[in-house]
Amino acid sequence: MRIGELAERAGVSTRTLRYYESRGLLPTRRAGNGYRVYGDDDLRLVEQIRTLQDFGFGLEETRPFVECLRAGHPAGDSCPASLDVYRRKLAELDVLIGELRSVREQVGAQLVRAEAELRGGPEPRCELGG
Amino acid sequence: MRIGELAERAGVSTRTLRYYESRGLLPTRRAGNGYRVYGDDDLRLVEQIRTLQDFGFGLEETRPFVECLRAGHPAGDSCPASLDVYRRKLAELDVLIGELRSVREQVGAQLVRAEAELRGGPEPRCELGG
DNA sequence: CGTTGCCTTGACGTCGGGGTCAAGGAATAC
DNA sequence: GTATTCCTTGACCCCGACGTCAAGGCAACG
Repeated sequence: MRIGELAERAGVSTRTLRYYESRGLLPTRRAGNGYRVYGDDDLRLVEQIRTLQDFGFGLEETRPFVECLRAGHPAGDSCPASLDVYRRKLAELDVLIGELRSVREQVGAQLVRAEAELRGGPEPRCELGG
Repeated sequence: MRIGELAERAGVSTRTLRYYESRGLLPTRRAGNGYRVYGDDDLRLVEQIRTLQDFGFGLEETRPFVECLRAGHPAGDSCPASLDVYRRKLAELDVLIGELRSVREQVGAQLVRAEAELRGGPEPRCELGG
């Protein structure tokens, strides 16, 4: 199959495939006329990359998975290096989620406070004995 | 005060201050020699911007806060437009945190599965009747 | 007078993941 | 022959928030 068909089957643009190739993620054979030629294993490579990208992995982080597949393993995460990436990503996600929750709380508190000040005037006052 | 002092007091670079000015966030008077001259109110502006930036707000999102301060209000969030930004940000954060938690779960599940396959072989087997 | 240090504007670089031409070659249909 | 479609490489464009020069002006010190 040529680049256009692979692109359509994988749901990406041809530009994206050439970009992956330029990053050393997608190996490419050439036909006699210079056209890129791909097989079904290349489709699996691209699908693996897209799956990880959808999870928010950077392209470089997909490299161990790609190399694992290219080494003949049944899945991209059949190799220890891929599992390490999973673990690092989990740790990153935990940190990030924690930070975002903290920010959410702080922004929420600011909103409540600012709303109260807009409605009730700047000075905090006690309802008791009003 | 000149740009160097404001930068140091606000904990940002002079480049950053000029950038804020170029975005119309930081108004600037000039001394006779062309130097930028700032007052303490400008320091408060920059601090407001930095606080929001630390929360992950984009520069454009800080504009209502900045304009609120410049209009003479006691705080950047003393104006309804600022509260709207708070509310939009909260909604964005909720969506983002939800997505990240979903990704975290999926990646975690992949890790568990892949670890099991690495240790126990590819075929899922039953311990009973071993 | 020179040096140092802060200031000015302008312009290009960075990072990631590609999008979007442009100019031309190749295969196929008619 | 020519129209169409796919393919090739190369090159510039995008976002955001600045970093990093480059070339030169201004102030103060000695």
